[in-house]
Amino acid sequence: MNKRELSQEELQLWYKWKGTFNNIFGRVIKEMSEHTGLSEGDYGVLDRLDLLGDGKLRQQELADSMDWDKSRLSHHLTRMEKRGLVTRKPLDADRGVLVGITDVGTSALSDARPIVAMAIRRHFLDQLTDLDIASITKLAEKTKTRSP
Amino acid sequence: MNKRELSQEELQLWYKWKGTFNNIFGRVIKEMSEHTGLSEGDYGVLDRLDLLGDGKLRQQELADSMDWDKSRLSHHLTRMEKRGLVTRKPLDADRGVLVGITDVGTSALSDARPIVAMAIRRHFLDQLTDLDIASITKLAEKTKTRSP
DNA sequence: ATAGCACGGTTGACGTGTCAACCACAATAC
DNA sequence: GTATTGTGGTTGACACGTCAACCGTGCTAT
Repeated sequence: MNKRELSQEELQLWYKWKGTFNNIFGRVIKEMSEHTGLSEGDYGVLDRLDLLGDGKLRQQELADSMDWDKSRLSHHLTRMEKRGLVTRKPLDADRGVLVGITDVGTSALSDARPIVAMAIRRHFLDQLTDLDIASITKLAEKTKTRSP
Repeated sequence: MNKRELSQEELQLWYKWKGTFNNIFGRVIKEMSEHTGLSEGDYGVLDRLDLLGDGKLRQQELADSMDWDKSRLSHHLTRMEKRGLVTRKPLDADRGVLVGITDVGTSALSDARPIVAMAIRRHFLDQLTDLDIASITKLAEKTKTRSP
């Protein structure tokens, strides 16, 4: 069998996997954004500010914790700042920037937490067997990003 | 246990699952786009034109087969047309549009096929055990989009 | 007839992502 | 001194996705 070609079954598996992810992930995100007006990125930012930094983090740490590059985060924070979810304050120590969560951000996050939790439970966790869980865990281990 | 909250393990599972998908999927797409200049969307369009329509399909059929809405496809075709990958021809029968693959598109597709196949094999299929395959298959069945 | 609707598509606005170029400043190299 | 490099971040351009509004045209109901 030619290694350069995929069988019908192999290709179908790839499409099924993509489709499943997009379905589940899309449902969770849609549920959150419809109920809270937050996007996935917004939630990630607010969540880390709250949990990791007790409300404030320097931009680079935030980017690292989200596995985002600095440009992506910079653009995203610009939009979030405009909506009053976060603030940016220059740190004259070393040209860094301290990102802080606002009251608006805090309250949006509180609203979002239970909704996200329930969405993940309904659309994802409730669909999984113990076998699926084992599979996901091992696959994640096997395909982790190699730290440079 | 409060159903509105997720345990650490549950949350970790969600993140692992997202991370695994993004890693594998990102690797496959990056490999294709670096070698051929095609995006995932480009490949999908060309692939379906070739396989389903022998080089031409009306826009709505194309959109349906990709599970894209008409707006998304319209925008994407505009970009692909500009690059000479496809053509659009009005069907005066019913205001439909016939999308056709060009020589440039055909040759780009031929280049991409083996690369995509090998990338899917290396980054995805080769990582799976029989157990993973069973899990993926069943989960796909369970979470399929409801048709209407 | 005409009002309403469905179909097939386009368009504009805007959020999101990526890439490469840039900027200011500090530390180090020569 | 003057390069070079590194750090921390911004910016602009452009691809991609989604949403809502719109445009012709034909079909149907009244």
